[in-house]
Formats: sequence, structure tokens, C-alpha cells
Amino acid sequence: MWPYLIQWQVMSGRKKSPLRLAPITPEACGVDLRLDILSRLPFFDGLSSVALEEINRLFRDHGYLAGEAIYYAGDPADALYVVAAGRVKLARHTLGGQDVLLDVLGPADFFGHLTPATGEGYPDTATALTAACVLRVGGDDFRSVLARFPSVALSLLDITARRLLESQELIRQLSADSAEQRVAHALLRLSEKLGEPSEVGTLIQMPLSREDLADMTGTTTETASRVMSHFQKQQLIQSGRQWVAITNADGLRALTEAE
Amino acid sequence: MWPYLIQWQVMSGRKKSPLRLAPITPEACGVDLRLDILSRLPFFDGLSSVALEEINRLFRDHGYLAGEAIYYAGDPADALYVVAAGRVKLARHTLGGQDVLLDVLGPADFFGHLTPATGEGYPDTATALTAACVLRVGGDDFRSVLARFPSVALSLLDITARRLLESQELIRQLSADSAEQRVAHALLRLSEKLGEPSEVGTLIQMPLSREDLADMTGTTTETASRVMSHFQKQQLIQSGRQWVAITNADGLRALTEAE
DNA sequence: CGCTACGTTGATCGCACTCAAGTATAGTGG
DNA sequence: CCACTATACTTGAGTGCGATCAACGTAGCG
Repeated sequence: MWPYLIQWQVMSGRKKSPLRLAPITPEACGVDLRLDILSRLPFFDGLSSVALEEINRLFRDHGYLAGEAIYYAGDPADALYVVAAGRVKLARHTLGGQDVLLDVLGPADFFGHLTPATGEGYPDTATALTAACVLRVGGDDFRSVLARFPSVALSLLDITARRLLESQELIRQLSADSAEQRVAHALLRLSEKLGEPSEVGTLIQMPLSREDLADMTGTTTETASRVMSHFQKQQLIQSGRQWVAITNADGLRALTEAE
Repeated sequence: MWPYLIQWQVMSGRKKSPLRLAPITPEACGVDLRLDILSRLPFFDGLSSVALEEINRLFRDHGYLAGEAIYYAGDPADALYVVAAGRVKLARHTLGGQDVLLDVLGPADFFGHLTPATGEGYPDTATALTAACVLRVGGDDFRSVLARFPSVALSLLDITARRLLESQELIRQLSADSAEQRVAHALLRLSEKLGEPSEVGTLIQMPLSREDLADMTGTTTETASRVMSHFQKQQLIQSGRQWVAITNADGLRALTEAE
């Protein structure tokens, strides 16, 4: 009756979430993790441990509950943030009340302002998707780091340029691809970034609703749901409430590459 | 009969293009212009004239005819380009043969690779929209400049981050706005960048076809044409073959802000 | 003056949005 | 452990925006 469910939870009769998100405890935000995270940041690569510890002292850590906002669009602020643990999403809001999900971030990803203060507020809203620990450094402090360690600036430039290229690819997709292709693409991107092998396939390790997917791909929850049902019937994915696993990445890729 | 044409060319009976594009002569690419352009680049701000001349020697100039490609998507290349004169467009192509116009550049704008060579080719195609003069610097040479003048890297980072924010705003628009709103937005952006006062309103100083507009906004030439006709009847713009002038920017802005 | 590419406008079609009802899941408290 | 509830998800029917196909003006160039 549900042939596509055979591999998974037939006996219990229930389809429970296979998501295993590491619990974020208060200690998770401690100094040990901080140094570890900072040293894993691609743009602090090659810095001496002395320099790193010095930089570390400029950061302040802060924990967030799932769903809590880190900053809102329009907040007058000038700081750089680094995800230490958990998941964070960046979104823009439209006048019509609709949301556009720009990016999902995990440990060692950064966000916020990294350019000189313009006086303008943030253009987007940052929200903790799961319980999360986030490090924050003030704009002036970070600019002093950039000035003292030119390699950091070069590395940041590199990453930012790459993000620009990625967002241009998204523009291309939104302009030219069908809803189904865009959803397939979003799933593949998330899978590359947050995917982990599991008994149900490559599981995307984050709570991911149909609405999130819709906001990532410029469609509606209903359309996202229909597309996901379709994928499930084709054995490309398995999915339930707030979770998605990819069982046939090549099949999805073929869809995105079809004319 | 054409009430919206009254302000313009009633006597001649003909609606000729008001575009006045400065002719690009071979000498336009000469050394004098080059130093002038380089000194106007925002990221060379504050450099000594000695340093500028030294940097200048790293660049090579090249002229292009209207419509000529500067590089194609996929070309294995590692260089930074600066527009000295004329207009250049950046576009991505889809498998379906469709184009997506990402940006239009004028004098002192830069494009191409500005990050370490990844071995990948360009993701987009750069084409001269008008006769153009373009300066080019090899990746290694430019990286040596970045290493020697940290302020250049900081400034580049600033500009790149700003472009990233702009492209995210475009993503929001493509996800959430109607075709009419997207066209209105595109016209306003072009007008801010390339607009010049003229007898017909703020004239966008570049050849701009309905197809270009469609490729900028993710629609078709037919839809772009319909939207433009509509705008013209509402006295928001005046337009003809390959040219557009804005007569009521506030009116257009009101459309983009409507829910 | 005629050719070609650009632009306009109309008719039709289809994908995805909207509105609406119903089902499954996971967390809550008994 | 199980009912209860809130929220996510699913599915259907109808609609509309914009794409597609097609035909016809029109500007500008040689």
C-alpha cells in the first residue's frame, strides 16, 4: 500500500522523525568550543595560536533557543556572527508578509555585517532554527583584526566572492527553472551542506518544513508539498514532518539538469 | 491620438532614438584614460600616484565592438577586468537556451575573477553592449597588488559584500514580486546607474531591448513589452526601439512598493 | 527604398497560486 | 501509556498570471 515506505518503519506502523540533532547545552558555548570553532574558520587559517587567542578574546558567545531571533531586519547593528553550534537561517521579508529564505548556516559559518558601518540596518533577519550557540564580534574589533592580519581579509574576500557566485546561480534558477527543479536543487544543496548518512538515506540534519522549502524556492507550501509527494513516489526521497532524507541524489540531479 | 507622446517629437512625426552614446575611438583606450579610470576605481582610493602608475603597468587594454564577447562561460581564465569606456553585460545561460542578465556595467566597474584560481571557468559570459574599452589584469598580478596594498583588499571586500546584498535583494524580488514590479525595479536600478537627464526624461544611457529587460527580470520579451506599453500609457516612461527614459520615477517606485 | 530585427498585440494554454477541507505527527498533560 | 491538541502536511477544485504561438507594425540600416 505504501511501497516507498518498505525500507523504513513498516513494523511500528508509525513514521517517526529520524532527526538526531545534537543537544545544545549551556556548556556548549564555553571557551573550549570557541577556540575550536575559531580555528576551524576558513579565514583564520594559518594564524598563530597566539593571534587566535587574542582574536578569541574579542568574541562574545550567546545561546539561542530554537525559533529565537538573533537579529531582525532593520536592526541598526554592526557586528559579525559565527555559528558555533546549531543551525541558523537568514531570511528577507516582503511587504506582503511572505518570507524568502536566503541561506541556512551550520557550525563555522559566519553571517552579519562584514563591511564598514553604513548606518543602514541589517537587510535580513537571522533566526536560530535549532537551539544554537553563536559568537559575535563588534564591527570595530573585527575591522582591527582585518587591518592587522591581511590574510584574513583576503580569505574573506575569497569566500564572499564565492557566495556572490552562488547567489547568482540562484538568480538564474529562479528566473529559468520550474518549481520542481528549484525544489530538487534546494534539496541537493542542503544535502551537500548538512547531509549525513542514515538508515533512511542521506538525512538533512535540520528541521525542514514544507514552508521552509517553499521560502527557499519561491513557491507556496502547497506546491512544495505536491512536489515532495511526487519525489517520494519516485523513490527519490523519504520525508516526514520536518525532516527529509535523500535516497537517490542522482535522480534528483537528473531532474535539475533536464532542459 | 498618442497623448503620451506630446512632450516629444510631435513635429517630426518620427520617434527617433535620443540615445547619445559617446563614440569609442581607438585612442579612447590610451594611457591617459587608463590612469584616469584606475584612479577613479573605488578600491584604489588613497593610493599614491607612484603606486597607481606601477599598478597601471600591470593592466593591458583591449577594445571591443558592440555585441562582441569579452569572455564566454566556461572559459578557463583567471583575470580581473575593468570597464574603461562603454557598457558591458554579464549573463548566465540556461540549458534551455534562455539567458539571464545578471548585471550591466559602465566605466570604473569591474568584473571577472577576483579570487584565487579554482581551476573552474567563468560561470557567466561577458559581452560588450556598446563599443567598449576594457582593461585587464592577470590573476597573479592582481593578487600581488592585493598582497602589497591591504587597503585595496578591504575595499574590494566592501564592494563585493555590497554586491552580495544586492543580489540577495534580487532573489527576494524574483521569489515574491510580480512581473510588472520586477520590470519597474529593473528600470529604477538602471536609471540610478546609467540615467542622464534629457529632453524626454531620465534617459537610460545604453541600448536596452525588451529582450534585455526580460532577461533581467525572468520573463519573456512579450510580457516585458506588454508591461512597458502599460507604463507608457500611465506616463511613467517613454520608450522606443532600444531606448527607455523614465518620466515619473516616483510612480514606478510606488508600484514596486505596492504589496 | 526595401530588408531585417525589434516591438506590439491578440488568442490560447498550462503551471502554479489560492482557497478549502481533510489527515498525520509530535508534543502535552492526564 | 493514552487521549488531546496544535501544527505540519496532503490533496482537491477552481482561477489567473504569465508563457507560448502567431501575426502584424515599425525603426533603422545599408
